[in-house]
Amino acid sequence: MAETDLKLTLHTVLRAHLMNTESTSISESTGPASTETGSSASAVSSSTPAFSPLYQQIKTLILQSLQAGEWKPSAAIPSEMDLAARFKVSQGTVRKAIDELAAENLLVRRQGKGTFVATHAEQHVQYRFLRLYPDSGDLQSEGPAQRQIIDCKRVRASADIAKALAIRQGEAVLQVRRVLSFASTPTILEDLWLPGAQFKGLTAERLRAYHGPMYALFETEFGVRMVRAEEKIRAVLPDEEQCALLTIKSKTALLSVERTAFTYNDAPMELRRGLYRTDTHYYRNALN
Amino acid sequence: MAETDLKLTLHTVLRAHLMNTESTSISESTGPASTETGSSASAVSSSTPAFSPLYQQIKTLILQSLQAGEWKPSAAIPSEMDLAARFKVSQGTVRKAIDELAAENLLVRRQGKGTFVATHAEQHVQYRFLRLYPDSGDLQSEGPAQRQIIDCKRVRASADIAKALAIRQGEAVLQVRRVLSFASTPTILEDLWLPGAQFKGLTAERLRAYHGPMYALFETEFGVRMVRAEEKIRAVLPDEEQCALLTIKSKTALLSVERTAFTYNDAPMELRRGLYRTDTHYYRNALN
DNA sequence: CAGTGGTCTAGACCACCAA
DNA sequence: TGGTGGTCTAGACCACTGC
Repeated sequence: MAETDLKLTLHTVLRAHLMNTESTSISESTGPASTETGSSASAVSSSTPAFSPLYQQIKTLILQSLQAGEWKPSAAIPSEMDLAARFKVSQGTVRKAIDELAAENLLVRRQGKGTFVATHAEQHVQYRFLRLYPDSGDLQSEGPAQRQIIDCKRVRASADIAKALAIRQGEAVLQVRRVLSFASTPTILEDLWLPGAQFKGLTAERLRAYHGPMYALFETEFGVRMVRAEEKIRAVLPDEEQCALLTIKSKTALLSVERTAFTYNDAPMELRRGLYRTDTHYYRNALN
Repeated sequence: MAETDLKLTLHTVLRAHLMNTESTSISESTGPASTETGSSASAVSSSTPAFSPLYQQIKTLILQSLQAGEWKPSAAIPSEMDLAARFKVSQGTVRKAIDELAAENLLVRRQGKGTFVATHAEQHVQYRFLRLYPDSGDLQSEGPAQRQIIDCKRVRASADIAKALAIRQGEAVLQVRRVLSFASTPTILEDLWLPGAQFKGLTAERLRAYHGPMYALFETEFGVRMVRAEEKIRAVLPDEEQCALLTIKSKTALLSVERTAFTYNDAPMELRRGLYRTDTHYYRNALN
């Protein structure tokens, strides 16, 4: 009898992901979900093109809750046991889903305390996406970076900016220019573009007033969380204006770093073009 | 009775990793390892400084077998069940150990076939450590890279080379210079240094004769497997000799990529200094 | 002390592959 | 058909945190 129950449960669960249904099939359903309808289980059992494991579906559901803002950055999400009960799966399955989200830096596990929504603020590694390190000494020996906002204006998206941000050409974007200095030496000159729709009301004053990483400001003030980024790196020679802003002579080669940052669902939300001095610093990359 | 057995087994196992003993404690031991000695289990149970989970110990054991060459590159390692029996742990514990090794690209899992030792050869991604991509089109549209060995000689390690390779200054190293061309355009100029002890008998002729990634040659001919690498990237202006080898004019800024590649145990085994053209290609990096 | 994540086990069943 | 890795479950116990 107990064995029959077990098999029935397994069958029900497996059917849920064999059919690859949307969230309704496993989320928030009340009761142990018995046979329901005499659907074509036999037809499904042979050759299912898109097979999605249960834990992947759980991962998607958690992702949706994150995106919907159900749990705010730096807040704790429900415990594994709670989520298991909510999704009607075992703790181990929730665990595997959270494992992957933690590996992608979307969640942070803290033993004995809980699982928390990752954030760009209060992260002991201040600049999560910055790969520039000083030639000598630690990162901290230079002290905190000095930020200087040069400009922040509303412009129309050019063709390449629009393409990178997945918007239409001519749509409003915010363009920011700033200089980052380490140990009082101007080291990074950055131009960045943000889609106007999501960043209404962003001004140079607000940028100057905020003390902390810009991505943290995006989270707290605009509810936009950058999840991952891609960079294209080149070596270039600066023009005169760029030289002046970085107080260098024109013969110095600079690193050109073009970064596209993405929120959930791989939606691009920022294009950033940086020029890095690499005579006193270097760009570090780990290959695995 | 059965319950008592279970607890005894758990206790024995847990003691093994609480005491953090070397491999003898869990590997290859015959029989279910009963109480043995009345060791200070109670003293251990409170405040253990270095606690290492069982699966981490299994991981270390597998790593040692890999390093010792028990399983050759591209060969299959024993199945999870076999390893579980060998190490006297459950399949799930072996599984977690292999999961981490696969995440580090040391092993490759293939469902239905087995788990295999990763290799730089026959990997569908040819250049595992190369992050340079053409501006337009795919990576394959340019066809295979043309390799031109300029030089291969035996020299004494300078101070910086010795430091990077963790050897003494003045020890013998092999110095190789080569040019990589894509679509018949010289794109990468590389100088690389290898510790002489591990690469006896490497000559320009052998390098020219081998068709495939250099790291694959290191594996098959010298038994040296590069496991990970670190790169320091800068923008530089080339000197005249470098310009000539890359057939560019001297005003072109180039990407300087200094790579240190490591074998097992984080032992550095190669220092490579590359100059990349970035007017037709770009260096891609993913930030997570 | 209770609650959280972390480890370990045992067993069942599935998807994939090769012979 | 048998063997491999992949998924899922249930339950036990451990380590860590904070009240």
